[in-house]
Amino acid sequence: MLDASFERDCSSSDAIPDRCRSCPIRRNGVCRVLAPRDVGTLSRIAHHRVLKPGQTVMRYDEKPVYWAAVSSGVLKLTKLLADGRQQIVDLLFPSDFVGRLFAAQSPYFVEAVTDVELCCFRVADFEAMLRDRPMMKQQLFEHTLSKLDAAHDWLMVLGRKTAEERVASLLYVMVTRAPIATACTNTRDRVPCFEISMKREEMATFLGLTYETVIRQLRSLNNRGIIALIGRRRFQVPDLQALQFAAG
Amino acid sequence: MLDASFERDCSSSDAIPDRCRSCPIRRNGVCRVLAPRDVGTLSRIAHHRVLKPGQTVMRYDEKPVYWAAVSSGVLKLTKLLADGRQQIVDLLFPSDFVGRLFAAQSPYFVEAVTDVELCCFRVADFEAMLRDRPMMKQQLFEHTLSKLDAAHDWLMVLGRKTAEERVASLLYVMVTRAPIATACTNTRDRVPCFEISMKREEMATFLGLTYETVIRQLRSLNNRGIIALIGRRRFQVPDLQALQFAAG
DNA sequence: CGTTCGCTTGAGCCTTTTCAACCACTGTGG
DNA sequence: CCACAGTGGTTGAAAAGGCTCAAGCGAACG
Repeated sequence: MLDASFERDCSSSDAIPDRCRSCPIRRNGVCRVLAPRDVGTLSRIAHHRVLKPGQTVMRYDEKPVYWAAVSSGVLKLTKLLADGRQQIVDLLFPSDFVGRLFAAQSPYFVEAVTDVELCCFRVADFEAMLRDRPMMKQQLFEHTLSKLDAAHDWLMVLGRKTAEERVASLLYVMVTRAPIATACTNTRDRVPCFEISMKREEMATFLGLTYETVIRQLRSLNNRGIIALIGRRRFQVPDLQALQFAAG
Repeated sequence: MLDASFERDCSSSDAIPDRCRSCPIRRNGVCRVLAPRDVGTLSRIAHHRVLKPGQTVMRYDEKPVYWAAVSSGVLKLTKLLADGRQQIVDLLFPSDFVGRLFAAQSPYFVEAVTDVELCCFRVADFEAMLRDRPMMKQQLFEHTLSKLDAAHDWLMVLGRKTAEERVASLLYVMVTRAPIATACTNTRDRVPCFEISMKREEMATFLGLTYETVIRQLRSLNNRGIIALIGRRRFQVPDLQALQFAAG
């Protein structure tokens, strides 16, 4: 879990460590507002961690010991009802955070959807660090407010949109907001091609639908020409406006 | 909008102003973490404002000029789709906040559901005040994190629960979390009686249902003995456990 | 080479929505 | 004082959207 070579990178306290300089979220993470020497300090208490799809990062009701920034990949936050029904309440993309700060226990399960890289800190260390760096705290605060806005948007999706609109909404998020939806090099007619990082069942769990319905609506969007499915895990979007319109 | 007598109360900078001392959210609002002299400072830039049910506080896309703490009453945050469908994404109760800090525009409509009292500040003044008071910012940050948790909980309600469970969930929130659901003095068999502060249509807009469905599910809960409806805007809960169970 | 997992499709059912009518209460103006 | 309109609430019948269940397919993997 703790990466020794990472520690070595950070011997000088004033330079930005190599590992951080080449980090995928160097320009977007909370750490972007830090002075170089603070980046060094932060990196010295960081642990690098890699996850496989399906791997659990945090269990429900578990006391969060680690807090982490997502460097690459996608994670899901899942809630469970007593009878087994479940709902994905959020997806975490690079520069999002894992772990509920200032709380006694995690209000959801956190699991990797794809291969994931995390930049982890002990909660105690991180909270201590936050205390003296108002810029960083401000950054985190604003990020949390954006997350709240996104949750509110998703309430509209689950409360009012039809099955087809929900599926279109998710695809739209993948195409626009999410860096996982990596544009493939391989294009057909020069239209970019996007990766569906989750399985049908996970899409359904996020959309408040069954996976059969997700499949049918994907087909419908495909037949209507809004998207072009390529195999099972890829799609093209000939007209982004049309997709946005289909999303309601 | 600006209340002159409020200003007068705060002449001494070290004592807590009378108005603040008798404020309904003195013990719960963000201001509770402030030193007495800071409460004075804050109250000097505060405006007291009263709203009638249905009155709009903030429009969609409007630049938030005021930020406010809810002293009493209930407000709703509503989102709108192009074709007119709407969804209430949050309810604000006393000690909650109106207004999206650090954003160029409001991501929703804010309207009063009941009679409301607000403690308002110009956003610029308030953000300036926050800058020098880390305790207060921390307080706000934690409050925002709780709001995010609550939004995630509600995603589960809208994504996975049946109509009856949704209605039960709302009633449960009213009974437990919300101070608006004021226990009436007038009891029958010593069982406390709660006020439904919203109309059927607003309940539906919050629950992702139609108002006819809300009516039918209220009746069903009543017939099953989970709640006892009294008139149109009141209900009793003989067994809170049973209500919680009915909420899924 | 068989098994498993993820995905797909179809048929029938059920919950919730839609549409339409109606009731109860309140406030207004003649 | 009554007629009337407006608002919020209620009920029933029919329609529809999404769910459940069941079967089958194909790729990956031991």
